[in-house]
Amino acid sequence: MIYNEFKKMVTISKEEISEQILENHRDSIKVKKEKKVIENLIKIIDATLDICSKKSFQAMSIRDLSAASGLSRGALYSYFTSKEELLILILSQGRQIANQVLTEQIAKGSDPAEKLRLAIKSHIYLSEAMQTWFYFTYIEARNLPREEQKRAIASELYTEKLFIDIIEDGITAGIFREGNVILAASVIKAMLQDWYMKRWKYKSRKVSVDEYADYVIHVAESIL
Amino acid sequence: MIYNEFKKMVTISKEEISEQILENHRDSIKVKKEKKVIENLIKIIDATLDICSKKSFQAMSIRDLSAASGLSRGALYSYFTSKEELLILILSQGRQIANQVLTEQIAKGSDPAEKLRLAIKSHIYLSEAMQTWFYFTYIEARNLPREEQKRAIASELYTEKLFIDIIEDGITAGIFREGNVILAASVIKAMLQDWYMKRWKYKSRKVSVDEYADYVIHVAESIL
DNA sequence: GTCTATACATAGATAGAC
DNA sequence: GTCTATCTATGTATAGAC
Repeated sequence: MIYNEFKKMVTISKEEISEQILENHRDSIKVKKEKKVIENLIKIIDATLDICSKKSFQAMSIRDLSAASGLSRGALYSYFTSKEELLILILSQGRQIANQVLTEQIAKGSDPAEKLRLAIKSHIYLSEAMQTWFYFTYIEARNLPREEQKRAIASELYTEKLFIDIIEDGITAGIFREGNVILAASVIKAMLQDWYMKRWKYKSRKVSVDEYADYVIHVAESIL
Repeated sequence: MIYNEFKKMVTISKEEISEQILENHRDSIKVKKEKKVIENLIKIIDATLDICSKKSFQAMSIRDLSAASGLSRGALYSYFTSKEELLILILSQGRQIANQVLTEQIAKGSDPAEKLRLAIKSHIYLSEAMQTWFYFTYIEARNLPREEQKRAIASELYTEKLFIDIIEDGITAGIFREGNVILAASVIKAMLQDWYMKRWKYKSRKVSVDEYADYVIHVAESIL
């Protein structure tokens, strides 16, 4: 699996899922021409993620977003009813893409050892392709309304569960050593998160995506 | 080393360092009675960290802080000249305590293997004793003014350097295997951070500080 | 569909009384 | 030292013109 292939796949999913999102938010979006909506939604989401890689969502004003997206403040409110709804829109879209791609990839593996490698590699590739979104989600998680916060936590635990299941299967199959499965999955997840949260560090140290992924796989295999 | 001893030590450092901080910010603090200042500064800092475990520093209003600390808005401005200065005050105080305690602890180890264990254990204990502060620093790092952001990064890299040095010494001494030292230190750091960033998760899964610390040591020793 | 103008709310900071 | 009252800036959201 090569990173470029992976990135293409993510881009395709993005388009598909944009339409689903549009359906779910039909009430709030006042603009009727579908093409226009998707075009502008992408502008808006990209601009938001871009701004929020530098400051928090809270600190981003609608004025900021207007300037960065090229739409007027008034026009922006044709695409969402409140700033908070924009936040929810972004989160749910990203979550859907991420879960879909990740699950697809893992299914390609035939045994636990291969599934583990695939899960690690595709998670890191995914967070590379959608870095701003992953960063955004991690940082903004606690600023969400209750309901949305629960979804974020559920999503976090779901990803971790993918790893727990793989590890348990591996132990049953006699491929992995016995040990604390939950802690093993937790530390693997911690390593995965470090890639998108500390990208500035790895960039300055010239660590590539592949190098990092291989190292995490190496660590995981050492403890399992 | 027991966690309770450790916690006591941190509390003592807190008092000592409060005085240093007071010196550094003498100009901004209008209140003259030293005792009063320390008393209220602690109230203010604790209240801030408490509020900011639920929302961002930005989202915390001076009105919120006034309510939580028991001081009026006007009185608060006798202890700092701007909200941003309060932020800097908290960060620099915490950083000093953390660096001091950590360095002290590591120095107690006699060989690289022991130093590594001590470094891991004391970092996790430290982040347990000062959890709100560690969380706060991680989350707020990017919302800082340039100068302060540089200090945060320097501090992050300093901690990592502690690990890099220990690992390198260990390799030279033939205790640890050859390998990518920077990546090894990075993933250890990632695991340490997970403890204070995902405390809700470990709490709900009933993972204790000691159990987690032992596991991280286990992982580190597996790869080294 | 998008813009400009503006209403309305909230937050940071200060002045001056106590 | 601390409080109350208040100024000013900034930000969200809407109305109505184009």
